[in-house]
Amino acid sequence: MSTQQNNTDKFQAIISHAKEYGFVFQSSEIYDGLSAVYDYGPYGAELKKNIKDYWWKSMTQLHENIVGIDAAIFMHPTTWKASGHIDNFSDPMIDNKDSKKRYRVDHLIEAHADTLPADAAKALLDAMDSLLAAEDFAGLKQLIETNKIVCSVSGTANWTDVRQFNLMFKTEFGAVAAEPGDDNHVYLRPETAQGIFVNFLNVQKTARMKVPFGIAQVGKAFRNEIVARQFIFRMREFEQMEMQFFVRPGTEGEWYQYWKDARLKWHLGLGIDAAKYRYHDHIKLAHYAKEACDIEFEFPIGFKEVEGIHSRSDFDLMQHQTYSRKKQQYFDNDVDPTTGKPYGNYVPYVIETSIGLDRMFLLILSNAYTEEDLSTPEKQDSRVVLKIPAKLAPVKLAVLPLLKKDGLPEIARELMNECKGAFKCFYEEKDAIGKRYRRQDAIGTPFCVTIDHQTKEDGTVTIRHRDSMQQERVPMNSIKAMVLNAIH
RNA sequence: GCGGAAGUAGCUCAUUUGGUAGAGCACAACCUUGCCAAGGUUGGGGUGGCCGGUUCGAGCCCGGUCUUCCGCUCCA
Repeated sequence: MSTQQNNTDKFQAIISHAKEYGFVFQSSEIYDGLSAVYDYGPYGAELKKNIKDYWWKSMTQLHENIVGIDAAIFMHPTTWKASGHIDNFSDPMIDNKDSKKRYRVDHLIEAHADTLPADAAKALLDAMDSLLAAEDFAGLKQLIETNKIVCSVSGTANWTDVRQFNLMFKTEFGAVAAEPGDDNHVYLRPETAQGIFVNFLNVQKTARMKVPFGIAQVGKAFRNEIVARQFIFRMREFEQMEMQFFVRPGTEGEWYQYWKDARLKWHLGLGIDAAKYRYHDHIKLAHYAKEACDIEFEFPIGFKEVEGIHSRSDFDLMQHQTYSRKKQQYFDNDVDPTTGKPYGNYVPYVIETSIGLDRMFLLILSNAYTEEDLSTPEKQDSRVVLKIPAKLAPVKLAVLPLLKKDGLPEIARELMNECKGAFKCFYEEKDAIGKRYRRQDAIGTPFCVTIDHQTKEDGTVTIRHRDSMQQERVPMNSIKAMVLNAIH
């Protein structure tokens, strides 16, 4: 219990730190905020962008057979019919007022039907289906009441009204208000994947891709979560980094395994402790999935999903082929050794890797946040330092003249001008040097350079390392190369 | 959505039973300062989450509302 309390405290401390140092603010804070929506501040925006670039580069630059796209957030409404989002994620819900338990209406009625004789059950389910199709919520509530369906916890039939739960945000398309009855609404996409699937042939043909190949995308997605909480872990507006990898049917098993391994390696490549990661294989699979697992990370609030790897079969492309009536086939010229002929036409299978950018941001922040006790017998001392991997740090180098006189600021400015085109730098000349170091620790700057009088004599400076707090004396003209080497 | 707790300066908090708000840190300017927070002087900053009620008078009492946190519920 006490460790759980400590972890909760640590999570609170991270949230406070994120706000105080310009990483994450609550959205619309001056209007009391908007629930489960957050804004990224100056350092947060840098960190987020660095994570995004690191992922993008690992996908589209280090893999010759992966290309990127940037699809619109608005998509044709039929997209979501094909993907299953409209049918699977707009469920009427009802609450029992006594037990406070919430049910999906269809689940509640189906469970009751299981207890009935076959013909009575069929009559009930038929009635339910027609009411669901008509979106007749009052009728559904009446159906529950006339059948005396009770809550399994409280045993009562004290129900709230039936309410619609919509996963997707709906908005109007076109500047002119709709005529009554017009069906001109569009959705804000609840996942970025469909933008990749509907462009499958565009990309394959124009970039001349051969199976197996992947399409990567980073972008915003929107979901009405039932409860949205835990800081930026679960937000209504969030950003995904997704890659859909198209493979020949029959090879999906080995590619699933390949990406499962490859994605964990990507995480570990940031130097994060492997013990904080684990796989979670799904037993119960989504409607489109053949195999699925999560990569989970041990946040202060426990192990939570950061990334999913899913074997999606040919579900999505087949659905789009059906709904659009346009073939989503690929002609494979490779020779099948068992027949001696090309593999020919097929709809590819898909392996998806999908990581939450905001969750990755929280992962980096959680892993980096460190409170250190630096007390000596003479003096109590402590510091808060963000041990962010150097390549992701918002600011790479702080340039600090020891004194703001004697020409030291001028020399520091020379170093700034040399470096600021290559990576993000920060210049500061006020306050004591120790205080400046600690401020840089708090935002995770890996290197601080101090210019002193000796610099004027021999051109050397001290470079101070964030994690060890060690300093070394090096030529000023070697700084840029040192930092570039560390963040490469 | 339900239950519990909380909301006073940028941050952490005080203001004994209702009498028109205070500290430390932070911030800004100047001085001082030779390498790991807390040197000096001066200064800016709050219609006490918001709305309403009781009262001669409300940060404090009452009601509502918003937001956050914890638990439950839900979840690709």
